[in-house]
Order: sequence, then structure tokens, then C-alpha cells
Amino acid sequence: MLAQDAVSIEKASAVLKLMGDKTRLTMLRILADHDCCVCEFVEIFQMSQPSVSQHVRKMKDIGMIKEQRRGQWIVYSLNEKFDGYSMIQSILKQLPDQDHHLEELIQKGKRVSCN
Amino acid sequence: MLAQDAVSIEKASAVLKLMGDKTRLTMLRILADHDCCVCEFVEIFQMSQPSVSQHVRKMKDIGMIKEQRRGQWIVYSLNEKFDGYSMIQSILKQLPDQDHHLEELIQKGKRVSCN
DNA sequence: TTAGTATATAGGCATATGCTTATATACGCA
DNA sequence: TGCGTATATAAGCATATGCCTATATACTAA
Repeated sequence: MLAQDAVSIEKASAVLKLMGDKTRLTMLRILADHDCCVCEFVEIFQMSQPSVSQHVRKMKDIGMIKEQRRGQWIVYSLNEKFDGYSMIQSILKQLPDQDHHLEELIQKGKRVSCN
Repeated sequence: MLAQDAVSIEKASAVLKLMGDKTRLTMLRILADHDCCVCEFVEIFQMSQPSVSQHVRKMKDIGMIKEQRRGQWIVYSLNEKFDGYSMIQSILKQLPDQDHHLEELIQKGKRVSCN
């Protein structure tokens, strides 16, 4: 059972490395509850759009998150088919939810995705 | 229950950052089953002793591992009192055991600690 | 087609990281 | 005490990382 779910050290270290950045970890924790697009992350982290795009790209490249175009926006979400998905989830569920960021976003009228 | 065990994003990202290095992650996976000293890691990773010491130091500084002098050697082990301990364990148990490294060590007659 | 918005990519820069060699410190034992 | 072994620290270097600005691309809607 454990062996079945086992992820290689190489893969795991790559995943953990990406999760070792505070910004990305927060993004992932948010994505665990809410899909988001780049412009929402820009607002939440008060960071330049290219910086957000780069963080998102790294996570997408490795397969942790997936994208779905929705009109003008590209909505990102956790990729439940990623073979490190259960590890990611087991980590994220030990972190405090980041709903305050979403609430702030809504208050500002900047929430885009609807889920 | 989750909230009780929750680790801050800051703390978690610091832990995950350290775990995001393949060498350190392997060390931790080994330590989950066997205490080890620096010279054993040097043998296992075929890496300079200062490099090993630096990896170990980072993990000790943050509190993930603890040390115990045993005569000439300093034996390192996971620190079960670390407040991210359960997160670390939940990650490590999803990784393949690294017993082959220990076996090789014993075969070479380089195993030091006895547990 | 054109303007506006969302996102991606390119290039540059400051800092962080991981490794090395050289050296210092700590302990065990003759 | 003095030597051998184990570990830590210092300094240097090459590469990686995360951020920025500038610019390109993609889509919507007038």
C-alpha cells in the first residue's frame, strides 16, 4: 500500500523544492480549495504578473497543476492526475487555509473564477 | 484536529525547502529508520565531509533533526519534538526506504551507529 | 480591424545555494 | 602529551533562483 503510492526520491525532491517557496506554497494551498487565474494571484501577492506566471509555469511544467482556458482567463487548478498528487494533498491539508486571501479578493471586486 | 496540527505557511515552506534537496531528502528518509553520523553520510553520498556537515547543520538549525554525541561520533536522528515532525513523517512514509544504502554501508564495514 | 485585458516569454540583476579545499576544534587512546 | 579520527567552520566559486521591466501573444468585444 505504501509501496504502491511511493514516489521516487527524485520526483519527491523536485516537488518539495517547488513547494519550498512561500509564494508557491501559498498558491498551492489556495488551489487546494479554489481554482485561480494569474491575475488573481497578482492581486493576492501584490507581485508582478511575470513573477506569478513564472511560479505557475514551474508548477505546471512539473505537472502539479493544470490549466484550463476560460474565455479571456486561464484558470489553474491542482492536477489530481499528477503522480505526486496524494503527497501534495497530504502536505497541504496540514496547512492553514488561505481563505482570507480569497475574501479580500472578493471584497476588492477582483475575484474572477467562480468556484 | 487539522487546525491543531496546522503548521504555518512560513514554517512549512522552510521545512519543504530543505526537503527539496535530493541529498537532504535521502538523508531524512534514512534517518526515519536509522540514526546516522556524518561519516556514514559521507560514505553513502560519496560527498565531501564539509558538504555533509552543511546539509546536516541546516536541518539541525531549523530543528528537524537532533544530535547526540556518542564518544567520537555525533549521531543524528529525526527530532520528534519538532513542530513540523508529523508533516515530515507524512512525507517520508510516502518515499521508498533507503535501506540499500545502509546495507552497502554494512558490507563495506563502514556502519558506525548501532540501531 | 482595433483597443483593452490576460498571460507568456526574454533578458538582466542581486542573492541564495551547493559544492569544493583549507583549516580549526573535539574526542579517544596510546 | 600527542596522534588519529570525527566534525565544524571559513572562504571561494559556479550555478540556480526569484524578482523586475520590456515586449510578444492570445482572446474579447466594440
